Amino acid sequence: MIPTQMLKGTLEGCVLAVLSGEERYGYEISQRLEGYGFGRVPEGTIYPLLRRLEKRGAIIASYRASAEGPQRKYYALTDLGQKELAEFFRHYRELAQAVDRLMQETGGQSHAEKDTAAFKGK
Amino acid sequence: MIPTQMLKGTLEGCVLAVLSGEERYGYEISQRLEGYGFGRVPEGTIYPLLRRLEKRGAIIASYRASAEGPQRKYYALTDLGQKELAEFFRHYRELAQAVDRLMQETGGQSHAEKDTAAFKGK
DNA sequence: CCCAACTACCTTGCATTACAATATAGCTGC
DNA sequence: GCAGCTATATTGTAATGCAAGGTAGTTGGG
Repeated sequence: MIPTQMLKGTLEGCVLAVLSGEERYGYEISQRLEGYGFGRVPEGTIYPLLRRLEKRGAIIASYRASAEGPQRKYYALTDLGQKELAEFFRHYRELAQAVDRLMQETGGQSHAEKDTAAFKGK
Repeated sequence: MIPTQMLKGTLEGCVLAVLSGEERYGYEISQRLEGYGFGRVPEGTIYPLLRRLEKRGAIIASYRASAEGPQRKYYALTDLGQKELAEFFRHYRELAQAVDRLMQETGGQSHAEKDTAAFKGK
């Protein structure tokens, strides 16, 4: 189970990624994230997050009826959302590279197998 | 520059990793992290973090004089710290894999080139 | 001699964000 | 009717990175 603190900041970008290309609703997003391997993402996490994104204009919502339950609120990426998603990818890669380098030197073995030696001891 | 929220949870494990194998002091750790590609890690971040780790027994400190400035407080991993470091590596890999899968499907292109298709559309 | 700049440590308070807990509501099948 | 699933929402709490500010030692320039 991934610790909650490690999801901070990452989860928001991942939600944008899930919305990339297709409109989806909150409950569905939560299920999907679980499918990708982030653990369970509870309602108390996903709905405030979506409201946040909507409020700042990264996504827009539209209600539609459902055959199996209450109304659904579908979200779609805006242009701003697209930009933020690209930003997220850049930042994530930056972080992942830093951790990879660190793991390489400390023997942690990341999942990447490049040899990016950084830092020569003092 | 990596957003501060994205470092949450990760930074702590990375400090443990930096201490793996060799004793180091706060200021040095901060510099080293910058060298690995995490941006600048300010004192207001690093010192409280080290105190936290020390308080719960993941690291132990010992003072030593320095030739170029005030006394230095060197930290070393304890057995608990070793275990926590291993835990961190596991969790980080779990998260990285989830993000990789997500990026694969949404066209974000992670730095890993495996084909781990997850989730078939509804 | 003083002051800037660097090393090196520390603390207080703030902002962000994941999540537990809880509530509401519609649908399905027993 | 009631359990269980779908689906949305809110309130409050905990964790943690960081800005801002403080202390102290050393070194070199003017």
